[in-house]
Amino acid sequence: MNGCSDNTDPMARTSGSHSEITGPRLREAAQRLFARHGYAAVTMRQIAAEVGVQAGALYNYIPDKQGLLADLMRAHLEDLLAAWADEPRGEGPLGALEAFTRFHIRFHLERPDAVFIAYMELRNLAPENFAGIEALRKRYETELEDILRAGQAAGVFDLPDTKLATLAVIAMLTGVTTWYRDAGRLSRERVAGLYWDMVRKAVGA
Amino acid sequence: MNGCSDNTDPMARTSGSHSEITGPRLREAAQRLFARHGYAAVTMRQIAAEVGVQAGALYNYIPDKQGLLADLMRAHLEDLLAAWADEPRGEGPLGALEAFTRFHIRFHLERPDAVFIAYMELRNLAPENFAGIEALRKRYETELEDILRAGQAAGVFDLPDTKLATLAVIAMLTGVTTWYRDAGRLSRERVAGLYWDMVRKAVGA
DNA sequence: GTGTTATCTGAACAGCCGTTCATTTCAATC
DNA sequence: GATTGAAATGAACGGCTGTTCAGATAACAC
Repeated sequence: MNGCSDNTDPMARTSGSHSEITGPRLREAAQRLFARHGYAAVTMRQIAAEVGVQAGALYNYIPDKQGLLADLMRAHLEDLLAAWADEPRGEGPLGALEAFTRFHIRFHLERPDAVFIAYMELRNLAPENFAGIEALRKRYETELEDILRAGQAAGVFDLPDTKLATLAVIAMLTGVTTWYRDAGRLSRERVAGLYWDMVRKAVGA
Repeated sequence: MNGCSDNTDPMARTSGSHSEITGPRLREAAQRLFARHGYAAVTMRQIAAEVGVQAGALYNYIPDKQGLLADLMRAHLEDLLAAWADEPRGEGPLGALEAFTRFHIRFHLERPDAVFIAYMELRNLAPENFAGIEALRKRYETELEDILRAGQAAGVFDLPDTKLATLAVIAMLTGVTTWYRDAGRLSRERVAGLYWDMVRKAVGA
């Protein structure tokens, strides 16, 4: 993760003082600032100030600003896919859809900054980075589409257009990150329940 | 550099009474570029090049870059509210909801750039501009909320949480702009119909 | 102690940023 | 033809941009 070449000597990593802490802190600061102000509006010096180093030091951990953005987005989407792969499914398409709904809301509410970046900064990715990131996003989308298609085939759902339903449901669920606040009147569990109620009805189950 | 081959010619290539055309062209170019690359990533010189003038000339029409963004967003939201005010409603809450759904999709698909900006660049608004823009956005949101509340009161809808349903429906509908392409397999009418089908079911009607 | 090595500083680089303004251009009016 | 004035130019402004790099610093091994 630290961008160094092959780590041939496991003991060599203990030489510096802050190397193990600066890398993660850089990523955290960048994620927070990118989400808050947008990739293009954030300067390397702002990130460095947040980390507590000079701007030049950041380049011990990242190739460049663009690479930093791509890394953040890729890491987020890989986390997402891995977490969903580990998530227990319910029974049948209906159970799977409920699992997906509750998982999606929980996962996204836990990382609002990463979600924001992944959805808003696609246009700031260089073409060579965009392709890979977009493929990951598509893979996640397909997870839901497969559930809906299976439910449609099993006669559990009523969907005139499975593909459109996939996009509609994901947009609805992801929208939660734009308004949900921890201090609000609804708990995350309650929100997930309310969304599941709407999703279930929307797919005709 | 004006791009002309003859750089010894001191005379400007274009000039004269273009004032009535340059203003709108500036706004169109800015809208397209802001939507494509993001407000912070677009330079005044890029906009000027698109319009066909030098950067300095833009300031005959706008106070500054920030004012340009605020103007674009305010104009779009006022258009949105005015268009919805003129839109014929169907009968009762169900008819109103269908009218809103179809209107929202049609209106948003007709101006993808303006929509993109209005909902992605809120964070780039200076505080004094943000308040007014956010109020307009809220007013539109309330239009849907009122419909849902009326339908809930009339027993036509089944909504455990009207406020959340409002946000969920708007997110779902607005999401159409992220994937719809005119060259795709579905017409706008068909898409609106499919979304209406899901919305109707989601609200329990 | 010496030497090694990862880490960070601080200055520099070339270039772009939004914005201003004196000047130039030219259609419209007298 | 002369005058006017809106509209555009082109250069300039101070400041900020991402990135590089020689040199300082400090923790480790010996």
